[in-house]
This record gives sequence, structure tokens and C-alpha cells, in this order.
Amino acid sequence: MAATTTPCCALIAREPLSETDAADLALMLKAVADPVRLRLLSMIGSHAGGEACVCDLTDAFDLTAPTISHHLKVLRTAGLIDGERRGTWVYYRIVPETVNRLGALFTPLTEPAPAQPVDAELRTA
Amino acid sequence: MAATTTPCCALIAREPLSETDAADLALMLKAVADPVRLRLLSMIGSHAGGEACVCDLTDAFDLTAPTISHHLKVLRTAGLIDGERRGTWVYYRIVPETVNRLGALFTPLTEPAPAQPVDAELRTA
DNA sequence: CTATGATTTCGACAGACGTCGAATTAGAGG
DNA sequence: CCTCTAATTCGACGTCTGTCGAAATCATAG
Repeated sequence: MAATTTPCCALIAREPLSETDAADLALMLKAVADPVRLRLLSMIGSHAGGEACVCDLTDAFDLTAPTISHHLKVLRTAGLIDGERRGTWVYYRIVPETVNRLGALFTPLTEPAPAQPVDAELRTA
Repeated sequence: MAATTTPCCALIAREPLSETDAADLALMLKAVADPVRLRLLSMIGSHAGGEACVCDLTDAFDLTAPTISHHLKVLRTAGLIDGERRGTWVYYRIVPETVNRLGALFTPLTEPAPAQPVDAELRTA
């Protein structure tokens, strides 16, 4: 019982990221690397019921509705949030699996190393 | 024994990010939201001895030395890596505290809520 | 001191990105 | 059917960003 534990660093520091994994992850990170989108994500996630109406979000910024809509689309395309129309309003909620994937990249691991290669962890929820 | 535990979501979904925190974090995330910089970070972190020479990194890409140097500067400015010159070569290593801060943002918390407000966690290592 | 190799700085350029106003789509309610 | 409001799409504009080649800096070796 020696070979399966690797008490080291964050996932990103385990082994060099493949070119395609890096490109993939960069897309997700780009989506989140903007002050407005960070706040949107945070507002949606911390809103009562776990979801927020676009109207609530728009009011919280000094930006036009098209701009907010654009940012929401970026987050949605990256799989970080999910939107649903109910009547006149559209409600967005966080997709925890995708958000967690980002966290796993940079969070130090103290657990035993997985049986599968790193790729598996990156791609799976 | 009721008020101090909040078994909820990631830090980012705890409460709405302040405007300044969001701007601050976006800077760090922008630094990492690029395929080349992600791979650089990964290569540095996973390299033997926890550090890598610029020459090693440059060889791994189809990019010119100035471009790699530019990306390293972005990572260094964001506080994600730290460089040191030893003789002819310059060696870079990861700054784990900064990297961990990113992870904490998106990683779900199952621990008791902190005594300090969320701001404290975002700013501290 | 000069030469050589490693790394960074500088200036330029093409492409990506955030923002807006105008126009469009989609329901709700007369 | 018409109107009103919510939200998205579209087109345009200025700015930021990734890349390069040329030049500068730094340290070791002759």
C-alpha cells in the first residue's frame, strides 16, 4: 500500500495540463474572469431559492439590459449557469458541477490520488 | 449551536461579491484564463523540485521567448508565481497561497461558517 | 573587454471583448 | 388584436490582449 497516495498540491500542479485540457479550461475561466460576471454568478448563487430573475440582476448594475444579457449568455454558454423562462421572467441558477470543477483545479488535495488519470477528473463533474 | 454552521455551496455563492472584491478577483482570474498561462502554471507546479526554468517552458511551446516572458509576467503580477534568477537562468515557482485563494472561491464548503465576514477569507491567504 | 546565450522590454499590429442603442422576440393583459 | 413590459439579438465602436521582431539587459566564459 504505497503507490496510490500523492499528498500534493492542487490538481493543476499534479502533472502538466494537455493542450486540449488547457484550452477547455481556459474557456470556462474566461467566462468567470470578469468583474460583472463574477458578481452575477455570486448574486445568482446567493439569492434566495438559489435562483435570480434577470430583472433583479439588471437593477444591480449601472449597465444596460443588453449588456447584462450578454454576460449571462457567456456564463450560460460556459455551463456555469442555467436559465429558465417562467411567464414573463427568466430565472437563472448556478450549475454546481461546473463551478466545482473550477474549484478542484486550484484546491490542494490531501486525499489519495485517483485511480484514473487526471484527465478523468477534469472532464467529469 | 445553531447559528455558526452554514452547510452551503461555494464561497462565491455565500453572499453577493462586493464590487471591489469582484474587480480584485477578476484580475487574478484573468491571469489564469488563458490556455498558455494555464499550461505554464501547470508545468511550473508539476515540475521536479517545484520550480521550472524559463528555458524549459519556452521549449514546450510554439511561441517566441518574448511571448512566454509576457505570459510569465502576467502570472507574476497576479501573484500566482514567483521568479528568481540564479546565474544565467531564471526559475519560477508557484505561490500556493494565491492559487488556493482561487480554489476556495469555487469549492463547496461543508465546514462551519467563519467567524469573520466573507471578505476576510477572500483577502487572506 | 568582448562574445555568447538567456531573459526581458519595447513598439506595432490583428483579433477578441465589453458596452451601447436600436430592433426583435415573447408573454401577459386589456 | 393591440399594447406594455421583460429579455434577447444585432451592429457598431473603442479598448484591451496575444503575438511577433528588434533591441536592451544581465551574467557567464573566453
